[in-house]
Amino acid sequence: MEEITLKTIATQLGISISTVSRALRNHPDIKDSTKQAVFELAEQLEYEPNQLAFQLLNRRSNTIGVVVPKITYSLYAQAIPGMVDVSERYGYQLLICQTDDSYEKEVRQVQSLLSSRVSGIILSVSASTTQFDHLRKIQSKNVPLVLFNRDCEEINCSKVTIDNHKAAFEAVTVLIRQGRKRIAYLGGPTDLQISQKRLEGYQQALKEGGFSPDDALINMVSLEKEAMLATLNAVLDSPEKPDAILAYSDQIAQWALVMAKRKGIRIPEELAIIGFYNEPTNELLDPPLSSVSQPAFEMGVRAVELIFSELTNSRAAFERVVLESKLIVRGSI
Amino acid sequence: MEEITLKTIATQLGISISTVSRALRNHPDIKDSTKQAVFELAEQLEYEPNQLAFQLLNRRSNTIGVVVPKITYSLYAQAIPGMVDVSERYGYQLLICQTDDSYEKEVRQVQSLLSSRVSGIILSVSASTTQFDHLRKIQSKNVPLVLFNRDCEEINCSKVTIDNHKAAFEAVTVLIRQGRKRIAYLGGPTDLQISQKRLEGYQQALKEGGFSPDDALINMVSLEKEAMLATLNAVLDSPEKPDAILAYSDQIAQWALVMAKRKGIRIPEELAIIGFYNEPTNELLDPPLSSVSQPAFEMGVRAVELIFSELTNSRAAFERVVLESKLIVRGSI
DNA sequence: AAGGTTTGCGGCAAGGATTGCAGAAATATT
DNA sequence: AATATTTCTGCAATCCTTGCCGCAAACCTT
Repeated sequence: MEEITLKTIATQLGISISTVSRALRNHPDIKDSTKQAVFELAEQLEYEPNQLAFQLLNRRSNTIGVVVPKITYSLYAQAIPGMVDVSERYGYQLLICQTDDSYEKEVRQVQSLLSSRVSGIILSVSASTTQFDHLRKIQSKNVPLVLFNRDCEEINCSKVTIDNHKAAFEAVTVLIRQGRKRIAYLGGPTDLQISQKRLEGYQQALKEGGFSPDDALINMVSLEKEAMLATLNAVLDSPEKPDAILAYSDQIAQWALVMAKRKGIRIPEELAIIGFYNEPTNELLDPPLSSVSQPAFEMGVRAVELIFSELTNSRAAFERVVLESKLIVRGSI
Repeated sequence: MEEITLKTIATQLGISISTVSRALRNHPDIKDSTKQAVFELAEQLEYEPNQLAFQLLNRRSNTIGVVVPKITYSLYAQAIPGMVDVSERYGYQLLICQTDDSYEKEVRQVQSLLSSRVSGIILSVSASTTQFDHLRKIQSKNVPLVLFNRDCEEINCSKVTIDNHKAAFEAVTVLIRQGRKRIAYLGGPTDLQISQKRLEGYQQALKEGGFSPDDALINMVSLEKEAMLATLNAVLDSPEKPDAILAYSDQIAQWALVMAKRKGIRIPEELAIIGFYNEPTNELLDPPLSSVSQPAFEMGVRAVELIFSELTNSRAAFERVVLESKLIVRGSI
């Protein structure tokens, strides 16, 4: 049992490889009767063109590399299908890598994708990435790079994000209008620039609302469950506990809601909670969790489209796509 | 700006391509000073070996194709990270495709993966797949195939599943012991063999419990939200509504729980609910949803391992890995 | 000093598909 | 019949890397 190639067909039909190749691609130079014979034998032998050879010849792989912290995070779990949809329409495939929020893994993954000669790379930086040479390397090799969701200002490239500052600002503004007095921010990993952006939006809203800054209301929360629960416990048990929470993610917000309930805190009367990412499961909570919704699927779609626009027009200017986020108001506020 | 290859380095150093290749792979035949020079220039030029050429030479791509209905389904969202973990350890990458539960897409994806000369294929059949020639084609090309979760009995290959019959049997047995009298099964798409297996387990448990068959208690539910809600409505509004539900998936069970609550049905007093797949969000519900837990991450791990065992020992017998499922009892029963 | 061994490197082929160019065969033209 | 034109097909190069064979120079042995 060996590989079926053009050669196999050519030998069996007593014609040359090039004739077989042209016959299969329906080249006008080839006689109909020859084409017929080639088609039939190819069908019968279950010939599949060797993409590797083709890709080597074309110097590209018709593949887009996707690097995300964890594909289980709902934003990525939703965005990737969007990417799959579009790229499939263009005849491209996705090579998906996970960094587990580790900088070293991210570097390795990028290297491996470059080695595989992917046509483009879509990336969401890991929470521990503070150096960006690996991203510059992508660009120096003229491989289109699109950053999405987790932006990084040091790199100049096309991006797909929401306006995190504005989103947090608006969410907090709603809480202020409700008359909330002690509004807390539960931020994600410190190195994540988007968590910082949200923090700034939060702070600006408080400032414009006439609040004086209070660092006790700002907590950075680990994304690991145990550490997260510990922080939440501390916040919810503190003597001066907040009457509203804006969380970096629904992951955090959901647990905040559940734990608050277990502690007998009434929601939303005593505590309002808003998260980010609008996970579909938010509606299943009691009360349902309010959240800043990101168009995750569309972000995936747009990211791939940006790759293709760079691919087709290599001199295209970098594009910053800022999609609309939206506060979804549910029972938790 | 052109591709940096061995040739680039060779020309610049005035040595041959093969010498450069061997220097980079640290071959003992090459002088240290030469290696030094090659390493430095490679570093400086940011040389990345061309995987495509290597793969063509080796006639395989160090890539495993994964075909799932939707990566957003939590089982897959959890299993894929398991696959990523193991395959990465072996230096393999994943090519992930989605079928959206369409047979045609499944066939196309398989074809494309074969064309890309993937080293193996891990697949969960789509809900509308009733023909299996595309799977046989994989095997006839000696590409390791592993079916996981959604099995299909027509194909003889390595598999990773749980014992769906037993899992359903045990879940229903628990409901019977609780004294439930009208236990319903909300099944998935009819063509899904694992849904049928669960149905059989359900039926056997009822039979052994002395119940007479009642088709009114068996409903096949679409996986699309609208259609699903309609069916759930009908079931919950019916005059002889069930006092217990075993659902094909948590997706269905979660909505059953939420809708029952909205209708004022008390859970678990008036209605017990058990789902499948133990989605992490089950614990956030009120009451938390009981579910048959599948070791999704491990299923992914095992599936990849099976691929590798076939890859290393091509005469290895097909292995059926049946992992332990477990009923997670929570407030919903 | 002559022969043998080691060291270091280059050349060639292979892996599969595409393609421009050239050439052969068949047909048409004068 | 000789030339021109069309129609079809094959050769060889290319993409990049690796493995095998071989060759030259330098070293060591007797």
